[in-house]
Amino acid sequence: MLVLQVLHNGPLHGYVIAQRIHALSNDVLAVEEGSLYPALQKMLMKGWVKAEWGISETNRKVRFYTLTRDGRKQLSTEASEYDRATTAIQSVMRTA
Amino acid sequence: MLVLQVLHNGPLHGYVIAQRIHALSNDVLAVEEGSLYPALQKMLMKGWVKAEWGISETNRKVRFYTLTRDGRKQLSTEASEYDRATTAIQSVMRTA
DNA sequence: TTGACAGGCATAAGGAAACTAGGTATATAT
DNA sequence: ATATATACCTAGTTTCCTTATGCCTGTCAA
Repeated sequence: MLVLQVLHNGPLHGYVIAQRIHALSNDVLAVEEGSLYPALQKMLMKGWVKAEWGISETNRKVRFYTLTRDGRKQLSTEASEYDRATTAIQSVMRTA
Repeated sequence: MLVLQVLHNGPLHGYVIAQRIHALSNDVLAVEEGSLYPALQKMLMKGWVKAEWGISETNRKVRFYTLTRDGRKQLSTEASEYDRATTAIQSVMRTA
């Protein structure tokens, strides 16, 4: 969900995706490379993102990932499920 | 965290723990028995709960679990970590 | 000019934890 | 008598993350 979310504003390559999530979470969340790249492969296969090789700001060969229409849909689904789950957990934590 | 939380008000047996979480979450969360009982075993070994055999309201032999001091500490730790994580995720979802 | 370092992609091996699916047993109500 | 709900437990599988590793390249300082 977080990866899809940070791609919402436009294409990014893997390295920057991880940096972005780390920064936006105030350094609380860290997406390891061993999690990120397999996850991106999976999203590619599912058709949630598409990938293109290009050159980064730092002049290196990088793979840019772009959200597809299906990816946007998936993001919205996952965000709803996440809200539903955290709301439910909140209920238990407050009430019990 | 949820199991520890529902034990906060007093001892319960496994079956009721699952029912309680289900009900308090408005039927959103379901703790399967295949998750619950192994989890309770682990918490026993860690010393977060203690267990005693007894008779339920429904007149059956059941195992009542009670939060220990360590369990209360663990609950508070896990609740803090959970808050920290969800706050961080919230930041990414709002900002990105 | 060469070596260190950061940036960048990727996979393999291991572990943690959930789910599915099964097994056992008993009180109660029909 | 039997169906149903209650109640505990474990084995096997899957899923996902983490750790560890490998490889490559651009930049900058010694």
